[in-house]
Amino acid sequence: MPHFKPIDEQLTDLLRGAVDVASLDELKARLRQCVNTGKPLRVKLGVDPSSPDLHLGHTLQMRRLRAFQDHGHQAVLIIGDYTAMVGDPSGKNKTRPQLTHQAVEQNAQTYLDQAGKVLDLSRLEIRRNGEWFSKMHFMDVLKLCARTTVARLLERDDFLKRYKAEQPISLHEFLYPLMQGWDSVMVQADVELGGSDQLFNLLMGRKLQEQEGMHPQVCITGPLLEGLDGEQKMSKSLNNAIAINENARDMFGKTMSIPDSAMRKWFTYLTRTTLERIETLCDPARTHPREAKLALAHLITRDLHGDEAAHAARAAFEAISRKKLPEDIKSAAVALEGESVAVWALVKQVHGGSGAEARRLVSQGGVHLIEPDNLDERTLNDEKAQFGKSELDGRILKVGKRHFYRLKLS
RNA sequence: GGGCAGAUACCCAAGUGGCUAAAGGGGCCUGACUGUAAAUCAGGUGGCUAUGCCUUCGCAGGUUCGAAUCCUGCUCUGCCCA
Repeated sequence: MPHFKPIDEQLTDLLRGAVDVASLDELKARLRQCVNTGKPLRVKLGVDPSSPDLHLGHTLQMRRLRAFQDHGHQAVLIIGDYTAMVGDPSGKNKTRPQLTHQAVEQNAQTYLDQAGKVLDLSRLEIRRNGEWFSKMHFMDVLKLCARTTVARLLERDDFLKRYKAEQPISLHEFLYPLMQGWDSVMVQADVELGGSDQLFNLLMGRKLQEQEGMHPQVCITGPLLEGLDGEQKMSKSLNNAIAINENARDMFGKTMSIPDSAMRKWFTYLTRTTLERIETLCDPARTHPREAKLALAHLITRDLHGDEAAHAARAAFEAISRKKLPEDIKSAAVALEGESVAVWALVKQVHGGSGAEARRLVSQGGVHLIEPDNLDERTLNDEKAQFGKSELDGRILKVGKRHFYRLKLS
């Protein structure tokens, strides 16, 4: 029989950073029951595999799910393959391409790889909601639709906003909360986790479960993580995200770029540092902000890439900010057009992008050639200047502040 | 089914016959500065075999010496009426 820790001890971990619990009393009652009966809670978290990458924002709820796992509860991860395959046209005027089954499966697989960095896969129940949705008949769908009203769906803030702004709302988006709620019925969730923007969907699960004569799930919403700008929520489309798959160096560097004001939240949501310690770290009188942020970047990178990679990332970061060379510079093969190559063509070849982009970089003084032995650096600002093998081979091309290439002439 | 409004570059948004590769803002890139890839300031931001050429203003045609701008048809979106 599993052994559960005292309720208060569990709650500290389970509710860290939580925004809202519906309701706390119910959660306590359920946990009490666990302690008494030895039966773990079924805790559900759903993700839609609509793009191949998860980012740190997604890990907030996953971390909470992990906390439940660590306290002996049963985590249930729902892969929303069916929803993703239907295609979510929530963008304003662009219809998202409908994902093929194959694409969804591929995404789902990458999600599991990524989720494994936060969750304990060996104790995770993984379900795809196509399991039940693919078997529903139209009549079942109608019955499901009859469970709620348009007025009620329109209560939702984001729907109402879009409606008032004369933005399109597709019918299936209306169905979305019902689908998510139905997942809860199908997996018999005791608890569902989600971002605070998901509250409505989570509550729908409660309602449907009640209608099915089940004990309604407890809903725990977590905060939305701000992105690198420290203001808007982290999102790939806002370009302020750190992907879970991001390499260690970029992960570290990007974390260093968040505004100081965002540090406290990042510490709270993305690390296990105790709250007292966070106070010390985030008080500029007691800790230099740079040191605190280095610690934060290290913890985040370590969680996802391991200790060694995190140290290397830090070294690389400090090298760049001290204008030294990073440790691991990728080699780039260069093909000459005859005896020599023009600077702009070299940049295009090595760094990528269009020719015009390469010319721009050069003319703006963003391209440098570095002598690896003595770190002599010279700026190449004549895009047409020609360079031959002897001048390039083995040297390092620096493009912008943080792209380095070791040139290899053949 | 009918009426009205709209579709402009990564996003928002100006432009209603030539001076428009297309204002402005955001984003992004580069530079200076800095504890940081933050903040601030400055510049840049369709492509190319490059003093010129090609492509882009929902799609397809048409008028014109010349169209994002005018005309026709179509597609999509919002609102209203039935």
